Formats: sequence, structure tokens, C-alpha cells
Amino acid sequence: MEERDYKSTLLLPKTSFPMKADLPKREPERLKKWHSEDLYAAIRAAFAGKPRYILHDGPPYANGRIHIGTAINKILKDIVVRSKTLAGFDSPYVPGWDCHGLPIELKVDKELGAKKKGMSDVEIRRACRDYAAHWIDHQRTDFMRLGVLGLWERPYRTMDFDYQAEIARAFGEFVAKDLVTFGFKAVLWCVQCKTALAEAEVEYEEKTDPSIFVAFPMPRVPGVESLWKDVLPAEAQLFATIWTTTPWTLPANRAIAIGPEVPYVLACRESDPKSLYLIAEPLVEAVAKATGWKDLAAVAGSRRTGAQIAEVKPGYRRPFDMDGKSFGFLLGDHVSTSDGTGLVHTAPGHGREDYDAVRRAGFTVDDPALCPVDESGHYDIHVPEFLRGLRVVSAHKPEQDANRAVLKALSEGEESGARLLAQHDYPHSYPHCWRCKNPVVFRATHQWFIDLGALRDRALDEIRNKVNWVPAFGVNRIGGMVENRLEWTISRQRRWGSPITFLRCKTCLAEGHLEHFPAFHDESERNRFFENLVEIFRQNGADAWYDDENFPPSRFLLEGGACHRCKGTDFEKLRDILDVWFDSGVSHAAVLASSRYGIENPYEGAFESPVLYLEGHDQHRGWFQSSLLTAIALEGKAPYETVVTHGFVVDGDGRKMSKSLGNVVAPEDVIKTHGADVLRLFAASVDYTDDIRLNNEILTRTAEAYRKIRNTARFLLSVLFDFDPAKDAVPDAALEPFDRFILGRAADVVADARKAYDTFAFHMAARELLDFSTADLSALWCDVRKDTLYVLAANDPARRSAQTAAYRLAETIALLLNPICPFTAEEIWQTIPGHEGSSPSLATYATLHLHALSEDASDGWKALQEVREAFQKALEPLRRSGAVGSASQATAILPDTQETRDAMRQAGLDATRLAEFLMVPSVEFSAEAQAPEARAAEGRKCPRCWQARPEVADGVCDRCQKVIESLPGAA
RNA sequence: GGGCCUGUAGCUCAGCUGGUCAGAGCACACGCUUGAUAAGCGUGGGGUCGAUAGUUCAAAUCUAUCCAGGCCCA
Repeated sequence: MEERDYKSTLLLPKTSFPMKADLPKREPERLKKWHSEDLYAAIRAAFAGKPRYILHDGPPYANGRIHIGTAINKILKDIVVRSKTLAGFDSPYVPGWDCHGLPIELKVDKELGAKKKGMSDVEIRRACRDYAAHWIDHQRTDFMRLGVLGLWERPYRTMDFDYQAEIARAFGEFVAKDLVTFGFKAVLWCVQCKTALAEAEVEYEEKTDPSIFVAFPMPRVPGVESLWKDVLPAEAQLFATIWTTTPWTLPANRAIAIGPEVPYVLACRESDPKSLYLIAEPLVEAVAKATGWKDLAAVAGSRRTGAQIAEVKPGYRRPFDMDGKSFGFLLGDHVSTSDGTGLVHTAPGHGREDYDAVRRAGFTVDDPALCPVDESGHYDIHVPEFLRGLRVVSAHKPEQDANRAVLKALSEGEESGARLLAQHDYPHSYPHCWRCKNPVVFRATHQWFIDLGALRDRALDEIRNKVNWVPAFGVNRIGGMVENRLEWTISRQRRWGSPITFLRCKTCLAEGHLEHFPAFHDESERNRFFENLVEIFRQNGADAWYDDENFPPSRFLLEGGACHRCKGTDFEKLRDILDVWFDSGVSHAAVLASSRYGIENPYEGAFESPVLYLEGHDQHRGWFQSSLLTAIALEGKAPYETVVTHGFVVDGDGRKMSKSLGNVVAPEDVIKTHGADVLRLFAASVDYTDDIRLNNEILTRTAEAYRKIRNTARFLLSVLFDFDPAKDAVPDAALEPFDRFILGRAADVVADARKAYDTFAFHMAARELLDFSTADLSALWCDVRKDTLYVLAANDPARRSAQTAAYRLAETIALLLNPICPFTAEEIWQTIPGHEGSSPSLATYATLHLHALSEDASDGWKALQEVREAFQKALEPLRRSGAVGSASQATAILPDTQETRDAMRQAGLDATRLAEFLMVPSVEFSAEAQAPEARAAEGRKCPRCWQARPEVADGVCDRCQKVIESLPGAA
């Protein structure tokens, strides 16, 4: 029992800080406190007046529970906000939600079922609003549970009346700037449901279509003659050879696209040398195979590139031609030589790519004849009489089938001399309507656009020269997309959204004047119209547009308003809504520039407050682009200074997470088993610029890393049980050399972590913190300092020095950890003596008073650490053999060299302190030793401090004896 | 099919403009400790740097192709 007495004389660690984090249970308690005490507001108040740094939240869609990707996104955002606050910025965060749009409308549709039939637009919209609000509540709870701080009680929602009014105002500005245009565009269309479909409403299924090769006769215009002058027989007939799987689109053909770099040849059959077929050279063989013409071969010397051919402006005769209008041959980069003929049949009314090709070539697409198919899939009057009324897909009877009639006409050779060269069945995957399961078509319909011609160059300038993209390759991605984008289709034929607020004159409409939708006499009338409209929306929401009873068209019409074309006064409201990307795209105006959220206008001055957007890299096409384009149009500059993107969460093998693969990790499960701080540490540990891999093993590893940091912090806290910083702290100059050293290391770590935070390389900060905790603290400083802290008298200057270091180290860990693991960081912080009740979220780097080590001292310690490492290696055989258990039973023998002495001098260590550093009772210097050596120490183990000392007999060692004598209870 | 990007030990990551860069922490194995104890310390074994072919005196680091994966588009 003697030893027990000695143990009671030691100052062993003691703390209320539990080893077991129990995060799933404790985090919610701390969360409750944060919100009852309104920590977010306290931070705003504490940092008011400081330079601002604004992270603008990209609104998630208010539909369903959050998934792991959204969770990671919000965590990364919170790390930004917290680290910017740590750096001394006033960094407010207003979360938002995207509320309008198709997915919600469809869900509500489903829930309403048959009931929907009798409901008005306003009622349906109300149901959609309730649905969105329901999920916002859920998601808000989930996001808050992650420890994300923000203005949760007043988030922005795109369905807020104010926000809807702002959308309408922004749209009005686009109109005022003459950026909104009207035209035809091919959209996915279901001929059964008679409605346009979004990409999300389409399923791809196997379908068999006729694959046909058709030759269109080409007149031998002078350009053509000269292009092939040496190879063209006098009597020969030229044909442009195309391939298609939708014969019914041939009457809508308006152009043939060829690739500028693609080599083309004239090919003919030996048996028919008078018929020359223009075909891409690499595809001649494929055409020969399809047609069965074994004797088809290229005419020698006939190879010309697409660019050469386009230059001579050849023409061709369209089959089923009604009006003689053709755009001729177009150059297009989309032309490939992987199948077909290398000449692409182009029907701008029936294909997205076709439409783009024609638009790129500088033509407008506005003629109804370009799409001779009505909403139920029947040919209209813009085709030859014998085709009218035929159905282009899903014909019930063969005699109604458009494909059949077209093929018959072609094979009979009656259509402008066009020849059907080959016909096969062709199974391929084809889009089908997800509701009625029938094949869909592309069909040109009236749509509204934002013309990007006027915005593109300025957008590209901002993208390439102003905005900071993290990672840098983002610039290529969005740059390439914007460069190739012609227009932005902003109209949708749906209910749940912000209306395109045009009134159209019924008289003009009846007369077919579709373009006369907006009925403004002049600028001033237009401006007043929108002002009035915005005010109505602000009071009543955009629902007013759908409420014909209380807000008939006349309510929006200004006094004396009349159609400027026909002077008519009978109007109706356009029923289209805006693309939801427009809604969220104008958030920079609706949120950042709104006093409602306490965020100043970012456009005043040259970004006095830097604005950061942080989203998954899919948003290069989405929100980053819609925000940029609207801001360019409205404010003339990008809405953001920096854009950070992260990859998608994939499973441990790098594969996409999907329900069918069963590899989905749900955030609520992670929180339930590990806690939010572990999920947050995970988010901070990975290089998010790439795909983010996640599975159970990775989480387990992360939880282990968490525990390591936690336990290290716990040790630091546990040695502070009798430390009062106000009374016991040792001034810098009086610190023990080893304590000065570790605080110098801490200063380096803070500098590195800070740099990592500042450059959004959070995984570098997390790495710094973990490596510091394990290598520098746990394995080195804590281990070495135990002797001093446990054994010496409470007030021994060396012990107070070590405690001072522990105190500052704990502060450092808590502050650096706070952006990543705020729950744990606060738990640590509040356990530090003197910090009870305060929060690390209110502190900055300036709180820490750390000084980097001099270069000299740093060199010395580096050398001594190498000595320590070598000594431990030398000790290992002794431990293996059982001669000694630990260094405390060994003597270190070091080479008696100038190097060693220099290192000791630089680090400021005498032999006693060096022994402490090596955790041995004593060191010896030997001229013979080439490298550090170890041998069992002489003497017996002191029962109090456990060090082997020569003087120990049946009592304690001299050092311990003195301590015991100094104790208050000592006799 | 096109655009952008990624592929270093079991896991997460360092390795800038080519020449001590094959590293760290964790995990694993073995040992120690039992005064951080459902903790702590030490030592150690792990990688032909996705594959192949080039450029070079020299490549994880440059080029090409291929394979695998992600996002966006078609």
C-alpha cells in the first residue's frame, strides 16, 4: 500500500472532459443552447463593422430529405463561414431554398390525383407551396443538426412574395434591355399527352425504327463544277447522301450539315458511273455495306473537305418540298464519321442539334413550316397533300403511318428525284414519355428566350479574367459551356413557378400575330407596367397572376392601356412560367442586394465585400451560369468574386451512389452512429475538388482520427485542473525551452492551417491539425511533459511553464478545430480554465499569442528530434529483450560531438533537460559512441516517479523527496 | 459520341515548374505501459506511383493511346 501513498502525492491529470464523445447524444444539447442563446446573432453583433466576407448560399431544391451530397455542401459552406470569422471577417450566412419547378409540381400532381381536375391554378399552386414548405422544414432541421450556423429563422425562399416580386422585377429589366426574344424551338413533346416534356420526364427505351440512306439530287451549279472539275463526268448526276432513323422528319428537312475537317468523296458504282454520291470518305464502306453495293468506290481525286465544299455553296433538292426554302449545306462541328454518311439531314423543327446548327449558321428559326407536325403528332398543311394528317409516331393503323408514306414516296422516286438507297430495321434506345410510355418527338414550339449574343462576350470576360475559380479548371468548364451557348430558353409550359408576365392581345392572337404578346406603347408604359406588377406580387405573391377573379388582366393593364398594334383592349395573360434557373439565378439581386437579410449590395463599389459561391461542380451548367448571366445583364458584372466547386459523393470504389447499387450513405445514419462532428471532419479531410469517396471504412477511419484529436485535447485539459491562467501563467521569456519549442510549432501549425483555410484547402488544415495532435503533441510533448506535470510540486516553475503551454495548446486546438468540428471545439474551449461560458466561435486568430521559433532554435530542435528518434531505435532491442521496460529505466549514451553540443545550445538545453526530452533519468556523453546508444540505467526504480536513480534505496529518489517535503501536509 | 476532370501503400492525403519524392497520419503486426487506460508510447512490414508506348542521361512528375471512374452535354 506504500505505492498508493506516493500516488496520492502526484499531480495526476483530472478533467470533466469525457474521453467518450457521445456525439449523437450530446450534440443536440449543445445545438439547443446555440439556438436558445442565438449564437448566430451574437457572432453578428461581435463582428459588426469588421470587413465582410459573404458566402452566398445556393438554394437546394425543397423536395425530399437531404442526401449526403447536400450535407457535405452545407458543411463546406459552414467551414468557410466559420474560418472567415476566425480570420476576423464579418461573415453572415443566409440559407435559401429553391421552391418552384417541375419535380414539386409532379409530386403534388401525384398526391392530388383525380382531385386536381377540379382545382384552379391558384389552388394547385397553393398545394405546391405547402409541399415545398413542408420539405423546407425538414431540410432546415437536418441542416441545423449538422452544426451549420446561419439565419435559419429567416432564410430566403424563391417562393417568398418578396422574392417572386424580385424575379418579376428582374424579368422586367431583361425586357427593358431588349434581351427577351420569342421564337420557335424544338422541345421534347409527347403527342399523346399533347405537352412539352422536360428531360426529367423522359425515359429511354428500346425502339425499332427504319434506318434509311437517302440521296438528294445536287444541281451542278458552277461552284460544284469547278470544285470537282477534273473528276466530274459530263453526264453525271450528283447526290448528297444522308442517313436518318426518322423518315418522317424528311419533309421538315431544311439543311445538310457537313463537318469542316471531314474528308468527303464522290462515290459511284461500277455498274452506274453516272450517279455520283457525296459521302464522307471513312464511311463509303459502311454505305456500301448498307446498300449492298459491292461495287461502290470513291472516284479517284474527288476528296474534298467539308470546308472546301461549303465554300462553293452547293445546293440540293429537298424531297416533299412545299416552299423551296432551304438553308443548303451548313458546316457543323457536331458532324461525326462514326456512323451514317457524314452528311447530316437537318430538320431544325425536329432536333435540338439541328436547331443549333441552323442557328449557329446565322439563320433564325421562326417559320411554322419548319415544324409541319401538330400537337397531336399529325402532319399539318405544310407538307404535300398526300401526307397531311398522317401520324409521325405511334400510328394506330399502317395507312396513317407517316414513316411508311414517306418511304413509299421515296422508293417510288417521285420526290424531287431523291433516291432511297437502303432501308433496314434499326433498334436503338429512344426517349419515351414517362407517363404514357409512348415514344416522344422533338417538335418546335413557341418559346421565350434570353438572347445570349449580347451577354456572352462580357460573361466570358468575367469568367476568364475576373472570377477566381477553385479549383482552377472550373474556368475551362464554364467557359466552354458559355462560349457554345446560343440562347437561354426561359419559358416552360407549367404552373408552379414565376409567370412570364406578358399580356397578349386577343385580337392580334386571333389574327395569328403571335409576336404581339407584350402590349406596350413605349418605354415609360412598360416601366410602369412592371412597377405595378412588382408591387402586386410583393403584396399578393405571384399567385395574383393566376387569380383571374381578383386580378383580371385589366388589373395589370395601365389606365388607357391598349394594344399598340390594333388598339384592342381585350387581353389575356400568358400562362408560361420562367425556367427555375432564372428564379435562383437572380438571388444575387433578391438576397444579396436586399436589406431584408442584412447583407449589403455587393454591386456598390468594386466588390467591397467579396462574394463566394460554393456548390457541386454540376452547377457550372446550372446556378453559376444562370447567376452570372443575369448579373451581367442586370449589373454588368459577375455576382461572385470566387467560385469554389466540389465533386460528388461516390462510394468506396469511386462509383456513383444509387439505391439500386445499395451503396448510399445517408447523412442521418452517419449522425446517428458517429455524430455531426465526425461527418464534418470527414468533409474537411478529403480533397473535395475530386470525387468524394465515402463508405463505412472511411467513416470508421475518420472517427478514429476524431478520437485521436479529442484525446490529445483531453490530456491538455486534464493537466490544467489546478491552473489559473491569471495567476499561474508563466511569461514567454520564462518558459522552459521545450515549452517554447512546442508553442513555436503551434505557431507554424496555425500559420499553415490559416493558409489552408484561406485557400479553401480544408483537408490541409485538417491534416495539419491531426498531424500536430498525433506527432507533435501526443507522441512528443505530452509524453515528455508527463514527468514534469505529475511529479514536480504544483508551483514548480517548470511545471507552471508546462501548464502554460498546455493552456495555449488547448486554445490553439480548439480554435483551429472550430470551423471543422464546432461541437467538440466548443466543448474543449469551455473546459479550458477561464473560458467557461465563452465560445470559440466568437474568437479570432488574434486570441492566440504564439511566436514562431527562431531559425537557430528550430535547427537545434530538429537535430535533437533526430537524436531522440535514433535513441528510441537503440532502446528497442533492450525493450524486446526485457532488460528495460521503458526509457525511464535506461541511460542514453550520446556521441560527444560538436554537433550535439551545438544542437543543445541552439535549443537551449542543458544535460538535465536533454534527459527529460529523451525521457531518461540521465544522459552520458561518450567519445566512442558513433550514434545514440542505450543501456539499462543503474539504480532502482523510484516508487514515486518511476525513474531509475542510483540513490534510490528503500525510499524515493532525491527529487521526489524534496517534493514530498514541500507538500502542505508534510511534517 | 463530345466537353471538363480524376486514378500515389488497406484508408485519407503530401509530393510546385522532371533528377535523396517514393512520404505523412491512420489502419495492420509485434513489443512496452497500466499515473491520458474502451487511452498512451515504441518498433516494424506494406506501394513496379491505373496500364502500355514514347520523349529524356533521368519520369509518379512531360506526350500519346488504352483501362476504370465522376460531372455536364449529346
